[in-house]
This record gives sequence, C-alpha cells and structure tokens, in this order.
Amino acid sequence: MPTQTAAQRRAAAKQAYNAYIAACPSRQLLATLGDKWVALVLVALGSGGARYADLARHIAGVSQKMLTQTLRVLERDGLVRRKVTAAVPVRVDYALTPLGRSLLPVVAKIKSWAETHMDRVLLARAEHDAKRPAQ
Amino acid sequence: MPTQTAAQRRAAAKQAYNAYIAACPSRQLLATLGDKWVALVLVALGSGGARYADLARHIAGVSQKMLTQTLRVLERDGLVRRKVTAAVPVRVDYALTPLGRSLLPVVAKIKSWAETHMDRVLLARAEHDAKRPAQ
DNA sequence: CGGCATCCAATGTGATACTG
DNA sequence: CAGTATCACATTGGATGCCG
Repeated sequence: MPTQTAAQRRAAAKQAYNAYIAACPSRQLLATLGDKWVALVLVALGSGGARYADLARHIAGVSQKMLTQTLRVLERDGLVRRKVTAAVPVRVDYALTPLGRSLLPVVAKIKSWAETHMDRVLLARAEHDAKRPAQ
Repeated sequence: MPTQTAAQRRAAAKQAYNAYIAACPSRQLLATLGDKWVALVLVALGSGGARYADLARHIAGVSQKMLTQTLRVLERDGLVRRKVTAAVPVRVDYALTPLGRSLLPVVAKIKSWAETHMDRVLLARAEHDAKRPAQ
C-alpha cells in the first residue's frame, strides 16, 4: 500500500505522457506553427529575404518583442537565417533556409484548406452560436 | 494637431490590423490547429467514432476540462458531431463530420513534414543551444 | 537600426470537487 | 458516464524605456 495512491499514479502517468507528447514530431511542429506570428513571418520571408524593419512593416500589428522572439525561435530551429552586416546603422537581413522553404508548401496546404473550407466553419460557428445566444 | 499622437495612431493601426488578421482564414485555422489538443482529437477520431471515455483514455494526458473544451470547439466549428444516446448511463459518441474529415489530409501533410524534417530542426536547435549553454 | 529588459494584463491550462 | 464549476498557476503578449 503506497502512502499516496491515485493522485501520485496519475501524476506519474502525466509525466510519462508529457514526455511522449513532447517527443511527438507533429506536436512540436504544430506548437511552432501555432505560434501567433510564425506563419506570418514564414510567408513574409517566402518571397525573399527582408530586413527587420521590412518585416515589422509588412506584418504590421506585430510588436517588436514578438517579432524578435519569433525570429529567434525560427533561427534556432534552422528555418531562418540571420545575417548581420556591420555598418554604421547596423543592417540585419533575414531569409529562409532551405529547410524553412521546405515548410512553405505545408503552410500553403493549410492556407488552401482554410480558403476553401473556412467559410463552412464560420457558418457552422454562427449557426451554433445562434442556438445559444445568451451563452 | 491631435492631442494624442503616436501612441494613439499605433493603437488605431493595431485595431485595424487585428481586425484584418482575425479575418484571415489561414490564421483562424492555425489558431484552431495550434490548440494543444485539437490535432490529437482529430487524429483520434480519424479512425472512426469514439465515446468520451475512449478519447480520454486514448489521448491519455488530457484533462477532462481540456478534452471537453476541445470537443466543444470542434463541434461548434462543425468539424465534430456529438451524438447523445439516452440510456441509464448516458452514452455520448463523437465522430468527425465530412468537413472534419476533409481536414485530415492537412494534418497528415503536417505530420509528414514533421516526421521528415523535424530531426533537422531538433539538430539545429541543439547546435544553436550548444553555442549558448549558459543561456 | 535593431534590438533587450522590465513590468503588467490577459489568456491558457490543469487539479479538484461536485452533479444529472 | 459525461460532464460542470471553481480555483490556482504558468505562459503569452504587449507597452515602455534603454542600449550598442
């Protein structure tokens, strides 16, 4: 008889599961893509390299913090390359790596499904909400 | 000359941008897919319908709350159908709708890329981290 | 120009206990 | 069995100010 039973066993199971799920490649990718700005940055860089300020302007609503953070994550993952040119005002260019470019078709697939079916989803959502207006 | 300038203009721009980005179908889909459990539930239901407890067991680490919440969202979006059978212990079955099934290839595409390239990402990540161990 | 550090509000996630 | 409700905690995102 263990001093702690159900709670402990569940905790252990969760640990094991978290380790498992953390190791799942798909979940890792989804965790990355799901980040609010990753896809935007990927697409913005898809048409070629860009400077930091270009990205900030092109993606508009993004805060400095999130743009920097997103770029750092993508760089860390080998999806984006960061090139610093030492000049009087420093110049920093970002570009997709081959690995990053290989991800573009996936994003395109997502975009394609979204453009084809998202109206159905929004319709379903509206109908569902209509049944519970005071929710 | 407005009494408030830069801060206000930025706020307005952000509002406009947020409206724009909220309307972007791809972002909406990514926001959904990016949810921690959505993809898992989708895949779990891909092989046919399942009862609530089946899902809870199959997806293991998920909490009751998150499973229910995820299922509600998917139902609201018309991706999952919920069928209640009135019995002495109530029986609830979940299944993908045609719309939900149409999303499976997209998830498969993501999974495929992840399984093919994720090791490269992890390698890049490890190399990157090796340069800043005390980070 | 291209960041980083700090603080703060909002949201997401989960444990736990209770219900028809 | 299949939830709902509440509380606590971790993470996220943004505003702001400073720096090389």
